[in-house]
Amino acid sequence: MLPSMTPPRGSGRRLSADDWIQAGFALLADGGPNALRIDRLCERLNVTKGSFYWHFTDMQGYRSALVEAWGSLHDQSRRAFEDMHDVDPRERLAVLVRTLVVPQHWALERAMRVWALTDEAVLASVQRSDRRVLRAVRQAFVDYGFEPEDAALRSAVVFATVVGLLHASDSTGEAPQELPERFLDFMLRP
Amino acid sequence: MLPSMTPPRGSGRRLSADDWIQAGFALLADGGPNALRIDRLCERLNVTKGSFYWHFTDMQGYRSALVEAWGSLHDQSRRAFEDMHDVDPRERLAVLVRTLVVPQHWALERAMRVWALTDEAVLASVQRSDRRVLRAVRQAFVDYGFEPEDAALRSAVVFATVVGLLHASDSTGEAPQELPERFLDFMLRP
DNA sequence: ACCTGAACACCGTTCAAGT
DNA sequence: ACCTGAACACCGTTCAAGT
Repeated sequence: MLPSMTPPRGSGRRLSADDWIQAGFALLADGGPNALRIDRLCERLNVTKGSFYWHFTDMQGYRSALVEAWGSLHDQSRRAFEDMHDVDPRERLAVLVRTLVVPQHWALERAMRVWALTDEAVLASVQRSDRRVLRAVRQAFVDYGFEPEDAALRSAVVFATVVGLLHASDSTGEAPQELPERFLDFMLRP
Repeated sequence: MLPSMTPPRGSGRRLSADDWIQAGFALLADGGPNALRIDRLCERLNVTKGSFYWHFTDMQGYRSALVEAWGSLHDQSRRAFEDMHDVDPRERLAVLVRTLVVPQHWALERAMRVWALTDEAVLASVQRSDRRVLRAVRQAFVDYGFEPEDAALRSAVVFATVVGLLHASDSTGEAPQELPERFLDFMLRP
């Protein structure tokens, strides 16, 4: 047998720093900030602790890397939305809401907000992301034809609703399929 | 030799729950909330961990007991001040300020305020104490002859100054002896 | 009633040694 | 370059056994 040409295989591959980051997101998502332990990361990645300390100097360094990676992720989706000014505003809003409401991300978002309660850097990152999303939502309302003040109000409601959903929903989260659309119809009423 | 009649001796005596509480205050004072560890308590009291678990069910229970004890301490001094309405208001203020400014208590007060940042129960206790002190200070100003609004302003300034001192001072704290008196003179100007 | 002593689980960190 | 394996320090918790 020849050595496989596909490098990124779950077992048997060497790890990159990003693999540790992704594992961290997973742990955060289903255990909250307190689940962020080196042991559990190693378990998930099938390596020993020594590996962790080759990629990161210590736990604090790893946490910083995680927070920065999360920030970059959100910057990415912000750019995606900013590249949509040509798209129909209603469709743009639908994409925004659908993105925010994906259950897959819920748990991580919630964990970051809990973490923000005790970590300044996390708080700053979350707030930065929130401001950007809010701005994009407001712009969509403006482009839809609402007056600036009206747009500000409606975007605030949409944003607060989504964040509220984040915390209210039990994690089992069978999200009603058509609810986003009905919600948007309501928010776009003249 | 006959067995000594004085029971409360530092070495060789059995411990009460209050001994653990006092040791906790000491640790808090010179190490902050993170210094509150069972090991260090045992070191201080010359016992092993098993002893701790005889007096308290677990760390959380101990913390609750500590917070409650701290609250009682402050309730005590509040009562002391409330029993002073017959005393000259200026003297009353002097006592208040002198009590709050005793370097011996500074470190503990600071630790409690840091702890309050991450513990609801601690926060509640600190705020409860603050309200009571503030009320006593205001009453003294009123009794001194100031109008209610003026008294409210002056008491707020006095209180804020003291709390500010708590955090600003380096812990070495060679507190200027006569400063409280001069401060009071200033605050009692018509 | 109060405490010792030993053990365990958990977690972060280090480091010589392997490939 | 990347990882193992073993060790260490720290900390909370349990419990049989002692006085």
